[in-house]
Amino acid sequence: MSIGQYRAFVVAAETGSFTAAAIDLGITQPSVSELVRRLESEYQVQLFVRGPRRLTLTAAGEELLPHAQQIVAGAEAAERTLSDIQSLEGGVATFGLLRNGDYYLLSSLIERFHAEYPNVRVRLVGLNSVEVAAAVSTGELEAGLVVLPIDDEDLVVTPLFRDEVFYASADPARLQKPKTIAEFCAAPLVLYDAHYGWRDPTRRQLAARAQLEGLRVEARIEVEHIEAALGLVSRGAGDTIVCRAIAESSTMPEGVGVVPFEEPLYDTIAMIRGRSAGLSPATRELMRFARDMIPGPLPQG
Amino acid sequence: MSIGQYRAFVVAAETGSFTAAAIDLGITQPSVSELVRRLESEYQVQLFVRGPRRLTLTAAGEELLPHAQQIVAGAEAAERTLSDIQSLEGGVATFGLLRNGDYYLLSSLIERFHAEYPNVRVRLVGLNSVEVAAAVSTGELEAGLVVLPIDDEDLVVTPLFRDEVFYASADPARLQKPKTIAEFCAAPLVLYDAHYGWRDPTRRQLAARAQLEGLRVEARIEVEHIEAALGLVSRGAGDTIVCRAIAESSTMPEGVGVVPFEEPLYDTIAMIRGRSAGLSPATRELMRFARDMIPGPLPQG
DNA sequence: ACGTGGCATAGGGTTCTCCTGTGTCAATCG
DNA sequence: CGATTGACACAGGAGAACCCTATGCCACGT
Repeated sequence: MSIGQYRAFVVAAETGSFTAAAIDLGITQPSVSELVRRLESEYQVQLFVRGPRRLTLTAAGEELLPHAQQIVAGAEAAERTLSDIQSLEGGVATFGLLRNGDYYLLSSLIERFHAEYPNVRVRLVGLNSVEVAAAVSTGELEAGLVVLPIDDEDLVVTPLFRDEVFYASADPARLQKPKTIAEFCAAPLVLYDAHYGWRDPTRRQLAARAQLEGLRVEARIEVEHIEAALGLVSRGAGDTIVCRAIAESSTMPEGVGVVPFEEPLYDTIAMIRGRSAGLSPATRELMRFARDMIPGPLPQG
Repeated sequence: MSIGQYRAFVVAAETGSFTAAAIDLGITQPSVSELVRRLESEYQVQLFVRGPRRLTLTAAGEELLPHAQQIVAGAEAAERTLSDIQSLEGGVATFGLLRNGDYYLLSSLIERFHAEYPNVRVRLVGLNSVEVAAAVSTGELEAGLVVLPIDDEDLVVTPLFRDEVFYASADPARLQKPKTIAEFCAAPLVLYDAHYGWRDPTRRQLAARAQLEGLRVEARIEVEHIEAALGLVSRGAGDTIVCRAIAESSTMPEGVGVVPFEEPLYDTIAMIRGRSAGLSPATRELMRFARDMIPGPLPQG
């Protein structure tokens, strides 16, 4: 019941000769002979009739052939998949991506990578930074891009650049001058990433600042998606925070303006990977691309 | 690259634990551990993350899983097929059948066999006796029913019963009294089984008789199917030969009558099987059914 | 602090795989 | 008609794979 046995059987059936099959498989004729014989004796079934001049499948062999072919095809596909992962000639590079990754340069990164290695598919798993970090930490993902800070000890963290975070409102009166943390805590807030709550890195920075002054940040409304939050803000339901990349994108509704914090607040985007696990070539290469695309060392955004 | 490795991988991925997989597979945990490790080292790819408390698939493992499942499914199907052939609990009994087998008791034979062994499918390959004999001789088929005589030395031949062969015509004037071979040779004949020609057993008997008297049998028209021949006969294109089973069946056109030969001619139906090859239980059982259904030893009808 | 669950490692026995070399048999060719 | 060729079986031996038992390690829960 080994794959070699089924492969020998299939090739022998297709070529009509043990000798030809042996050449095809790169082994010797006695080996093919024995593989098939073992398959036959294992189940007490004759699969071939050994004519003196040619080989014929029995009815039992005819029944077995399609299943054997399925096994062999599966084995070839599996083998190809495993080799491709090592070869940059196929397969998939899987990469975790912070949820707002779309707003940065990532689409062009993928474009360039795909131009360089057209046979490698790219799978970007877009989650919150918290979840990306957890997935990389457990090994489900090899690497990813996240917003700092993150807690995990077992990750290699490479900061890439930072993006300033602004206070956003539809009321111009509240955008007159840079926001203090006290003003922020008093504001009617519409926050997003409800599922992750205060584990979200940007929120954690704000919570830490508030704590230093004995304050607490509390959201009036929490929604899941930033687009929903901005919609509410534009209709005057409250204020929120956005990073520059989003503020300058087309997602930003008309009539919503931004103002910086008094003490400037930054999202730091970093690449993370597991500390111990080896990286596949495709992932390694994708990480190199990501590093190379960053304009400089931690520019201000 | 063995099936055991893929099976261990699949079960471990599904159960989330090497230990559980080992119990599932009926082997020990170190064995599972080694099988997976070998699979990983074979291709230098990590498939699982061994968490202290839990096993997690890597991205590479996720890619491999469907292919591995295909291999395992194919192996299970193959194994079941091979066991079924030995067990009378499934699988297929393949049987060669003379072309006119339908006109005998065969349909009821199949019915009874199927009632006894509902899980065994029956595949009747209906060919001319010549071809059935050749297929059984080479081993492509395990057994079959044919009309004698056949040449092959390597066959075990068990005569079952015989069926008289008549001369058939649409012209009552030619059916007055039993036909002599000389009259037969002179008649305008419409014969069937064109493809096999004079290798057909019934034809061979007639040719042998003619040869004894220095005559030759020649067909005016040859067609492939007996139904076509009878159609021509009913329209007066010539005469032909039919066995009793056909003469009494609904296939026989109105207006076509039969008369025996002066020296009675019989088709002897026999069961044949290969001399050396072992028979599968299903085929052996089907042969027993066939023997049991014969009323007596070589009855005349 | 101790027991438990789960994976890794070590060492050994049995079987499988693959090789080389040789025998047999039938079909083909000079 | 004898020699050659082609294809499969058989024998014996080296190496690897598979599976086992026994044991160690580590994190978790009581």
